[in-house]
Amino acid sequence: MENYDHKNIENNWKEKWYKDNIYEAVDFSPKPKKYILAELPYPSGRALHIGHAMRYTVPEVYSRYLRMKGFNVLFPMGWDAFGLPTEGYAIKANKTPQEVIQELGTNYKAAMQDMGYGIDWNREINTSDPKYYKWTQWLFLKFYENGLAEPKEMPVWWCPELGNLADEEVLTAADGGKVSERGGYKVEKKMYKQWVLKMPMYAEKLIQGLDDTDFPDYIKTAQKNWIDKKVGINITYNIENSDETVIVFTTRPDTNFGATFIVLAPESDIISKITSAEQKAAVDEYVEKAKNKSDMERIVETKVKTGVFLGAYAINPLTTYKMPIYVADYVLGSVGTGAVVGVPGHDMRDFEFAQKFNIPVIRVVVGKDGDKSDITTASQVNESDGTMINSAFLDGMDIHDATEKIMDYLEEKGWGKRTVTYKIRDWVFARQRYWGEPIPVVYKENGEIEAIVKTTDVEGVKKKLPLELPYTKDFKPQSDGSSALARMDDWLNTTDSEGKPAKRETQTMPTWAGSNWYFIRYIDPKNDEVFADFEKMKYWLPVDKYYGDPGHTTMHLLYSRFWYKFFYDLGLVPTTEPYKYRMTGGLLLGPDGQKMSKSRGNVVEPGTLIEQFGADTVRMTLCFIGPYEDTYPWNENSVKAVHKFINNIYALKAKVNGKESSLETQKMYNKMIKNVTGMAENLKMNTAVSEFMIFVNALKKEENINIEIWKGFTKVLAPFIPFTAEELWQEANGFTEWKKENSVHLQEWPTYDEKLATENLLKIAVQINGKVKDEVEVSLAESEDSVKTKVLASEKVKAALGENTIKKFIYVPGKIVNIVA
RNA sequence: GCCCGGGUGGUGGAAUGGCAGACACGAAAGACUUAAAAUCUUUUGCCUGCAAAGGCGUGCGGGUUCGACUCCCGCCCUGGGCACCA
Repeated sequence: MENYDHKNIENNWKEKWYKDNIYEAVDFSPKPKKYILAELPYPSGRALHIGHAMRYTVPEVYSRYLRMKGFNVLFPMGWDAFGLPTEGYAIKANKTPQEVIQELGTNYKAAMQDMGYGIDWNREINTSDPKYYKWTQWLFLKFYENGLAEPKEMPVWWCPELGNLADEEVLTAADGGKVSERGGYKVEKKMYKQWVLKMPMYAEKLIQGLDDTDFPDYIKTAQKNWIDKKVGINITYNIENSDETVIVFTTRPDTNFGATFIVLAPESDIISKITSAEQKAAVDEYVEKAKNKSDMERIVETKVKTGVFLGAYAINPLTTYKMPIYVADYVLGSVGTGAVVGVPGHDMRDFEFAQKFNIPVIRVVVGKDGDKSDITTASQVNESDGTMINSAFLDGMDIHDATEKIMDYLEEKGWGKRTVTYKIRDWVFARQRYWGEPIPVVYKENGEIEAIVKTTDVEGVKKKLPLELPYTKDFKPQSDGSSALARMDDWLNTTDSEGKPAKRETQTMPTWAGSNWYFIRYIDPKNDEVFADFEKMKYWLPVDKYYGDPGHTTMHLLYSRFWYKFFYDLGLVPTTEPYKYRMTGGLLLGPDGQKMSKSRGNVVEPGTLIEQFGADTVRMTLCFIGPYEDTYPWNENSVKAVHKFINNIYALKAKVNGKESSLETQKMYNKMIKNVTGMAENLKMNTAVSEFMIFVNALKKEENINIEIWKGFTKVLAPFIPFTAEELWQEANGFTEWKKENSVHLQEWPTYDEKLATENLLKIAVQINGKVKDEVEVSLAESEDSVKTKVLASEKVKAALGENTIKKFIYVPGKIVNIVA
């Protein structure tokens, strides 16, 4: 008998499928559409690795299932080619990013075709292609024209040898200092004028819009937490012997009668203005030290509170209390107003700080425990509920009522103003790097910024966009922090709209730029007139299911939603939200249980596995190994097991004939179709494969297999093992010549007979007081009385019951009997 | 520190209020073989027991329920994210 020859089978069908583009997504097809999106990869390694394959295979199987269910499916792919990962790879490979992308794009595409992915390659995109980034630049100019993009001083790591560096390229040395990852040079934080996008202006819309999606709750929560909306009040305090004031934001003004100090973030401008002469040296030293710490390090280190007294006092207008002012790095400049008012009785961090610096603690809230004594230990610090005391006109009120009342009072007196703050900040949208979309603006002689073209000027856009990235082999950044573009004089020097000399912007956009809107371009990837045709967008959008990295739950997802919502407000896109549903995939670890990485040497490449076992084996292994969302190690043994399993399927074809299958087999078949359908619908590909295994184990015991059952089986196998399924399907139908419409992948998903799929007679457990004592066979339609009679007739039940009387008889139809004795 | 996940046999996992461990892997024993590989058969949560049988068991401690891996409260451990990697 023939052996399963994966190489022949796969090469044969792969060629035919892609030549005839059987996975074409048809614009305006009368079939219902499904847009299934998996995040596009950013090429940064020699080849696709098995982790990528995991991310794509399961959604791809799902997209194939939907196609067979009669949907017009868009499952596109492309390359997120700009940005640091590719530039970094180019530096290491000693090539230009252009060469690298050419090479990797080809490799990745070949790898995906080897995997048999059902992709309409006519829609392939590459974010570094001028025809693509023309529109990224055009969209950027929309932000600029509407005042949502502007240059702003923002902190960045700077290295005198390497120029500006990303957080990721900076390490902490043994002495606690900061050094560059490459070369180990000293680096420091400095302010640099960079383009930002004003995302906080969309904070409210980004929160509200979540209601229009079916995102799982954990993703909605993550997005809300990232935006972090807080309702509170800005209180202005006068400073003793000074004209300066300090403004603090607080959500708990109710406790303000207990305020005993103020803490400023080290970044705060007023520090230098109000620090006393005696304290100046100590304060300067502290501020300097805090400068090179990241926000995160500052937060993590707050277990031990540090800080320095400024030698100045603010007056609490409610109590006339003289509150000493400190600088401490646990207060972050980027949060609220960069200053907090310390209420040590009712905030744990404030309490710790007060203990350390011997600041008095005043109790202003009595909690449920009724404790009214002085607060001397951390366990007495009440942060969340209770009744006011020691707070004049607030006394006796619940804290929540008191919060409203005191805010009214502070506003009336002119000491405060109700405010809503968001933690979400301006998004730094520039890199001092070569490999990105050039920002299409120029600096005029007088320093003014001018967009190179108005987005509404159709002819101008055709002429001026894309602003192409000039080619150079010398693409490393400059030591002054600017990108390689700053030394390319021919490109740098240009003219403004009046023909006067001007200089181009030398910063480029971050990788996010292209990936913020790529899902729109797949809809109309070759359009030179607009970024995508509106009618086509109306047909395809929103994306029905978006699968990707859990690390993108906040930033990428939020960023692209922000862009999209802005476009919606401009009337450029047809729906309020880009993605109807989002699901994240887990991480596939190396065989050693560690994250796959080149340095650990545990990277598994699908290429070698495909060579040895075939793509179908790799695909089905990735489906079978575990649930899509979870993280687990790669297991070489699973590949062998699945390969054996596919061999077993293939061998079954020898038993196929026209004879009727046994009733038992018919039942198993219908059950299998029913279960697999439900599982594919819910992306439970691992249990779907189990169903196949159960079915095959049963078929192995049969003498013959009815041809219609066999055809149905090859159809449900098709999304999982497309090559083998095609081979078996073509043979079962006796097709000798390839015809696109005969492909198994364009057939209808099989239906099942509910009667055969449901077992009529069931064995159900009989419990006494929750412990299983016996089993009885019942039919689904049977009445409770009849079941009860059967159960009570059982010898085992009688024995177990003994002398006890039955207090309660519970029968859950088709499930279980429980007797309470 | 804050936020979001996750903890079930030797391993990956199944079961979303109804017989915990489906389906696999691994392991052990056996068959075939000169032998090995491959293949096939059987066993396999833990403990006591020759067996029959019994007891225990889903990170830990409580609770709700006739019934809890599943729901609620409080812990412990662990993975990820925290804004210039994307």
